[in-house]
Amino acid sequence: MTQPAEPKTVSPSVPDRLLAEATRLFAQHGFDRVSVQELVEAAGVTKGAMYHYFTSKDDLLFAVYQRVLDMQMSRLVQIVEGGGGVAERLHAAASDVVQTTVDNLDDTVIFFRSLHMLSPGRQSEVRKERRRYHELFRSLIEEGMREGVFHEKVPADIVVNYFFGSIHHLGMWYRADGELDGAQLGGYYADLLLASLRAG
Amino acid sequence: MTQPAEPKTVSPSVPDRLLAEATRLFAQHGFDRVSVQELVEAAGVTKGAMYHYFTSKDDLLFAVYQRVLDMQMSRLVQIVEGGGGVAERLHAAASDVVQTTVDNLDDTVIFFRSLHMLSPGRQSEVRKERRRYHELFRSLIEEGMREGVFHEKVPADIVVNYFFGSIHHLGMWYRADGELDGAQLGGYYADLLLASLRAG
Amino acid sequence: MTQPAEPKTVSPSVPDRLLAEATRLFAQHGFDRVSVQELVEAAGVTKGAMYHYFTSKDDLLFAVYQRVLDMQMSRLVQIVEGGGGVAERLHAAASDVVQTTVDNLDDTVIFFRSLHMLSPGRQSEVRKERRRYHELFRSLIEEGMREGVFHEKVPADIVVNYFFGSIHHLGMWYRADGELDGAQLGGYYADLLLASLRAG
Amino acid sequence: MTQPAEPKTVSPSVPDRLLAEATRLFAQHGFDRVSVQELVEAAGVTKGAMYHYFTSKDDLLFAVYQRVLDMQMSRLVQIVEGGGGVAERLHAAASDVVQTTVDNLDDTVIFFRSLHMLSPGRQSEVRKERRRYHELFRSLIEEGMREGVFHEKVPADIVVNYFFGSIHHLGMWYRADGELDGAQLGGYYADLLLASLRAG
DNA sequence: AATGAATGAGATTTCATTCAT
DNA sequence: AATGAATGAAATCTCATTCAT
Repeated sequence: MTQPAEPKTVSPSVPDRLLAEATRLFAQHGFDRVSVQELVEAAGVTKGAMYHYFTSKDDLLFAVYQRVLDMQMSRLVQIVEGGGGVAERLHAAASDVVQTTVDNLDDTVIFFRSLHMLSPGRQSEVRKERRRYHELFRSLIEEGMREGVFHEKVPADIVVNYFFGSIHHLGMWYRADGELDGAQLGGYYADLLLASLRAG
Repeated sequence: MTQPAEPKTVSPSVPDRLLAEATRLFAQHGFDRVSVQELVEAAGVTKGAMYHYFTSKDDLLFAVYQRVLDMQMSRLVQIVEGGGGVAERLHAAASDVVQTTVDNLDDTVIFFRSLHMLSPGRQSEVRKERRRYHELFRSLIEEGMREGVFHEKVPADIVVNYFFGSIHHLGMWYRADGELDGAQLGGYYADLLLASLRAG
Repeated sequence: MTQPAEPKTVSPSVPDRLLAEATRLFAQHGFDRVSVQELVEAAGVTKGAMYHYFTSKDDLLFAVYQRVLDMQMSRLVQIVEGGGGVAERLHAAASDVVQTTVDNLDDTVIFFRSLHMLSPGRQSEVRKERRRYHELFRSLIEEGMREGVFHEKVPADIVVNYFFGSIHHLGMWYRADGELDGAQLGGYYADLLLASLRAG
Repeated sequence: MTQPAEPKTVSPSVPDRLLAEATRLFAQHGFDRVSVQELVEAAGVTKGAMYHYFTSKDDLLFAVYQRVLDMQMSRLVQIVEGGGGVAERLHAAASDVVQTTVDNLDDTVIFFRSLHMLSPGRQSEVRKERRRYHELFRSLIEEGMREGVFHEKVPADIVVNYFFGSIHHLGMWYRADGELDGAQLGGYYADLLLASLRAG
């Protein structure tokens, strides 16, 4: 009658199933083109169940954003605070963001394509968190500039936007089944970034 | 009775008004969030008139794409075929695409955010034309690689995707009323691109 | 400059082309499913031209009805007033109506399927003319009854409805490219009618 | 609190109400002339409710067809498999189909007038079922022919089409408030059919 | 005689959400 | 925790007809 406190194997919970299908469908067809009906059918739950866990369709989209933001931020913090020279850490950070982006391409596609579909309040939340992320990345570049490792011909925030544009764009052309794996691509992108910054 | 041969000022034609409002509204709220009703009201025409000129809402979106594609392509062709060293021409091309992008930011926002909302057949058309554009840009980079002006550590097509990601992203942060004008920004972006390619 | 009074060959006139295409399209898709746009395109004329010759779409449908009514009536009159015994003339009339029906199957399909789509006033006109047609046919049967050639177990007007139901139905199953030609079928139908009426 | 196990009267369910009103309105004005708006107002339900139970307007029409097809088929099977001579059973079948047709005149009117408005796939389904029905009827005639009770001057399938044309046509002239009731009319029609088939 | 741009009403369908159970 | 019937507003698109030329 009672359930074991820690079942060894369970099929994913209702909210998890919804989140997974939402990510897949929103990336594939776009937030506005996915109806709640389709979504719950894909997740194998009922509408009522969905509205039990999420207050709205918008809420589901926001949940996807939170998952991405959390993951990216925690990884970047780890790298920035890790050891090594600034060029080395910037290279690692750039390479890592490429790798995690291609590993979670659906999330990225949603991230940039659907931000304007969140409610204004939640858009602000996401932008604020995103800004913190960019600032952390920028601080790394500024550190290199101060140390004279990087030139200062181009303002650091422009470099950051320049680089993250490239990242953002990955969802539009990178295919996991191609000949290029995430690590290689991360290497190339990090090399391009470092090359464009190197002093001299 | 007779019309002046060259009227100095005319109110824009119905399709032109529709195209202008569509561009503005699609960029601002997203294709799916703009209703035909809103659109025709903004353009000051009736729904019937709209459907007289455009077979569907999708058709309007496609018309926006065609306008952007034509403009970008013709400018690039002019630069590529112009005179000067390869580095010089690449710098000019990169700088120009930044400038025209920020001058037509609405179109750019639509371009990348709404491509998946076009009918599949039209998506193909747009992608094909876009590919031709990228290939022309890439041919310039390859020319520089063959001449030894650019290093070959990173494949040319990856460089192209890297750079156009940055362009694509402009719509997400650049504001015309900021302190940075298009020419300056074009200079920065072109410098970053050239720096990341320079041999040695 | 002037046109010859009797040109040897001309492409059909605008109203004729419209009438021909209307008949074909109304039979194929149903009056309500054929738009004026489709119709004028199929006829190779413009909308304005159509409205020059026909006051409305309904008017076109009515023109189709008039053509059918006129043809059927004139043929029946000729047969009824022709010579021969009553059984012979009824057989000829029955056989002929089958033949002309399968020769003009589109018209028949329209006749029975779209009558309720005519304006009420025109419906009355058609029904009145149709009634005259049925009455003429019935008079032939009644003549045979009076002469004792046909039995009177079933009222003549019921026989008429019975028979014309069969005619009406031809459009739902008869195919011109089948193995049965109109004359054969007319023979069968006339035989069935006569058999069901024969006295004794 | 508890519901009676067998409530004596309940207001018909939403889909039942819709089906009843659809039958009435489609017969009266034609499928294409009845808007969903009119329909749901007549049934006293909302549009949303209608689309909850029926996937389209077409679906409603199909539901009408299914009801008619089921009823006709089950009655015919019962008669064909019943006892008695073949002439007797054919007379009973013919008479019964007249009776049930005039008892459900709306359905019949819809049946023949609107078949071409169903989606192609559903038209096929209906035609297939209708063919099965005709074949059963034909098998009775063929049985009589083999036994020598009926002549073979006219092929059995033509007789079937001939007779069902008459049935089909009932909706165009029979009025329930006239002086002729369904049983009488059924008698007449069955007599005419048998007379036209009788050997000798 | 003929054009074709323009109208405006109305068509079917979709959808996020609510709520009694 | 979960159901699924029901809502009602809004969506895109169609269409017969008119009218200035």
